[in-house]
Amino acid sequence: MSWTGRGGNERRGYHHGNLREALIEAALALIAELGPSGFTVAEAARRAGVSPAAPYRHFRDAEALLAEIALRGFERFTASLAQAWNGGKPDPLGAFENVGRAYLAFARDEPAFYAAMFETRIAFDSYPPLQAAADQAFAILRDAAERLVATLPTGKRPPALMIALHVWALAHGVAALFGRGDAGRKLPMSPEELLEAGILLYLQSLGLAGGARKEN
Amino acid sequence: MSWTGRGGNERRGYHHGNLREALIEAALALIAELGPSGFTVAEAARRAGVSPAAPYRHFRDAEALLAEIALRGFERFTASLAQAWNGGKPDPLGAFENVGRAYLAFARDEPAFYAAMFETRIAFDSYPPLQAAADQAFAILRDAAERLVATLPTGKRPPALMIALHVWALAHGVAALFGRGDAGRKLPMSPEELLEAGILLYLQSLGLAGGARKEN
DNA sequence: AAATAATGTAAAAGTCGTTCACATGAGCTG
DNA sequence: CAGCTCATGTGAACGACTTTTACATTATTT
Repeated sequence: MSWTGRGGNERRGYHHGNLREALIEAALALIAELGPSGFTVAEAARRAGVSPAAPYRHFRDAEALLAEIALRGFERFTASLAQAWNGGKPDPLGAFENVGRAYLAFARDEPAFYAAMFETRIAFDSYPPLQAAADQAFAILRDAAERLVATLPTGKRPPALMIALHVWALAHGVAALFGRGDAGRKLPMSPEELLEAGILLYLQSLGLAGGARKEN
Repeated sequence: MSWTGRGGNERRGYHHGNLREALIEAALALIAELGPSGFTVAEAARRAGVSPAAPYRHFRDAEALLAEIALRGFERFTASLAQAWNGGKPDPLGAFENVGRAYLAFARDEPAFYAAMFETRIAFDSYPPLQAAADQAFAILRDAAERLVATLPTGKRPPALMIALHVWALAHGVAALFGRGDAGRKLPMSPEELLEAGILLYLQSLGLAGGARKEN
C-alpha cells in the first residue's frame, strides 16, 4: 500500500481529482440524513471542500445531480431484484416472493437512493437513460411474472404485465406508506410481512400461490 | 346583489381581509400548475397582492401552510371516501370498489391536495391535527373492510385491518406510479381499471369477491 | 375617543442556484 | 522541457427565497 493513495475525500491541491464522485456521495449522505429536501448543491460542495460553483463543472444543475443518483439507484435496484429472482430458483413462486422482499429491503437499506428514485420529482422524460434504467428494473418484475404465469396451463394464464403492475404498485405503496419506521402509523405486522401476505393472497386468486384457497 | 361584496382576491385597503384563505388558494394553484416544488411563500404572497412578510402573520412558516392544505385535503378525502362507501350500499363489495375508485378520483381530480398530502414530506408528528385527519380517512377504509369481512361466516374472517392496509397500499401505489397521465409508462389499462382489477383479485382470494374465479 | 390587538409593510440578514470572467494545473505535442 | 490547450476550480455577482425585526395602519374593544 502506498501512502500516496488518495483515500477518499481529502483535497490535494487546486484540483479535487474526484469531485464528481465526492459530490454524489455527499448528496447521498445529505438525503440520508435530512431527507430529499435536505440536499443542496451548496452544501454538497461544502462537504466536498470546493466552492459552490465547482459542481457546475460536472452537472448542468441540481436536478442533473439527482438524476445521476437516481440512475445509479435504479441500476442497483435492478441488480437486487435480479439477484432475488435468481432465475426463478428454486421455484417460481418462492423466487417471486423474494423479489418482493428485495423491493422492500432496498427501500429500507438504501433510503437515499430510494428517495432520489421515487420521492424526488424528476422529469424522467428529460433523462432518457434514467427512464431506461427504470424500465429495466420493471422488466425484472415483468419477466418474473411471465415465468410464474407459465406454470399454469395454457388458456388459464392471466396477463403477466398486469400481475407485474399490481405487485409493483403494492410494493411501492407499502414502501411509501409504511416503509419508514416511524411512519406514524402503527402496524400489526412489519412491512415485509404485510407485502408478502398481500402478494400471496393476490396470487392465490390467480391460482398461482400455495394451493389452499380457502376450500369452504 | 351589492356591488360592495368583495368578490374574492382584490385587495381593498391596507388590510387584505382574507389573506389566510387567499394564500391557501394561491398555494393550491401553484402546486396544481407547477407541482409541489413550485410553491413558494413569496409567490403565494405575490399572487395575493401582499408583501413577502405578510404570510408569516398567518402561518409560522412555509411548512405550516402546506400542513394546513394537507389537513383540508384529508378532510375532503375522508368525505369523498365516506360518500363512496355510502354505508355499504347497495352491497358491501360494490361499495368497497367504489371507495377504491374514489381514492383514484381524488388523486386525479385534486392533484394539488393529493400532492400536499402525500408528495410533500411534512413531519406528520409536528401537526397532530393532520395526523388525526389522516387517521380519519383511513378509518373509512378500515370500517368498510370490517363490514365486508362481516359478510363471511364467523371463523373464516380474515383480519379487516390487514385488508384495509393492503387496499390502501395498492391504491396509493397505483396513484403514485401511474396516477398522473404522462407517468412515462404506458399501461395496457387505465389506473382505475388496474386498481379495480387488483382489488377484485385480492378480495377473491379471501372469498370476498364475486364467486367466479376464472371459469374460462 | 382612546387604547389595544390584529394585520400589513419595508428593510435586512442569511441561504441558495446559477453564471461569468478568470486562475490553475494536467496532459499532450514538438 | 517549453509551450499549448483543455478540464476543472475560484470569486464575485445577481436574483430569488425564507424568515425576522422594527414600524405603520387599521379593526376592535372599552
